[in-house]
Amino acid sequence: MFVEIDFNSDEALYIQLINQIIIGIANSEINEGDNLPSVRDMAEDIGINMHTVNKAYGILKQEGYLKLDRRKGAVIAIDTDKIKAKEELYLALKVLLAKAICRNIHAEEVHQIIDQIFYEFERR
Amino acid sequence: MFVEIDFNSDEALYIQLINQIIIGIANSEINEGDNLPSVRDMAEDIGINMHTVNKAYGILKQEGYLKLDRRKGAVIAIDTDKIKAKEELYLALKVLLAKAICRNIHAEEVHQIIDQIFYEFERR
DNA sequence: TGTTTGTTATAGTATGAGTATAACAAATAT
DNA sequence: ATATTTGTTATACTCATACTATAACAAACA
Repeated sequence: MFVEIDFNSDEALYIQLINQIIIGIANSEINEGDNLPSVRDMAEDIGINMHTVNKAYGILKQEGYLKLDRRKGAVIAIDTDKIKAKEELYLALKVLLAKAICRNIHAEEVHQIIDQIFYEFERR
Repeated sequence: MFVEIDFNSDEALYIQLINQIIIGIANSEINEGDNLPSVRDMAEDIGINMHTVNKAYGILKQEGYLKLDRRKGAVIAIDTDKIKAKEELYLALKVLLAKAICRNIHAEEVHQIIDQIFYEFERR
């Protein structure tokens, strides 16, 4: 499994897990229809509690990244509500770019970083 | 004062305050050398506790947006460490763009949102 | 039948957020 | 000089959340 938890991070364990799974999907390390390890296996693998994994899976389900099946386990199933996703992206970017502007980072520099990240995600 | 706190938000009060001040700087509503209200006045204005404001000011100081003076109060003083700022921006964008990629949002669409936000910040 | 699955319930500890009072030293205005 | 305002620190309390731990349940499967 590609997930690694940083226990020294100030970010909550379930948030780390959520983010790494989302990054894994964007990386195509896991794809639509693939299933993740069961909550118990994942918990065992990465060394955290079953309920913490269950919480992460539950949120990923609610936000439209997973479908949970009693027997098949957690299956990647992306809900493509592009409009809602773009609204969320806009709000998150607003704070992020405000910080960038304070540090005198220009739009061209941000575009460059964006392209770099897209390149990294697609090169896999 | 341009700060408004949403008590129904799940975001911490001091985080909301920090973000709004940073957005205010990016908006040029407050500029280098201007001083913010004292921790007591700000707390009174927006209806939260003095210590919560003090915490926000302390973090803004630590992250290089403010200098705190015993008498002048909180003065905007931007630390322009562009390299560190760009590294932080990269890490934050990585998770954000991973979510966007999952929702089939393309690089061009992100560029468009970036330009829109820059436009909104500079139009003030 | 026995095992694995998600799911729920309960309970405990630990940490952080937020508030409340209070006090201090330094700077300022009167 | 005196009183006020400033950031700063200390203490203490409530509350919510994160995380862990055991346990049990029904559904699905081999």
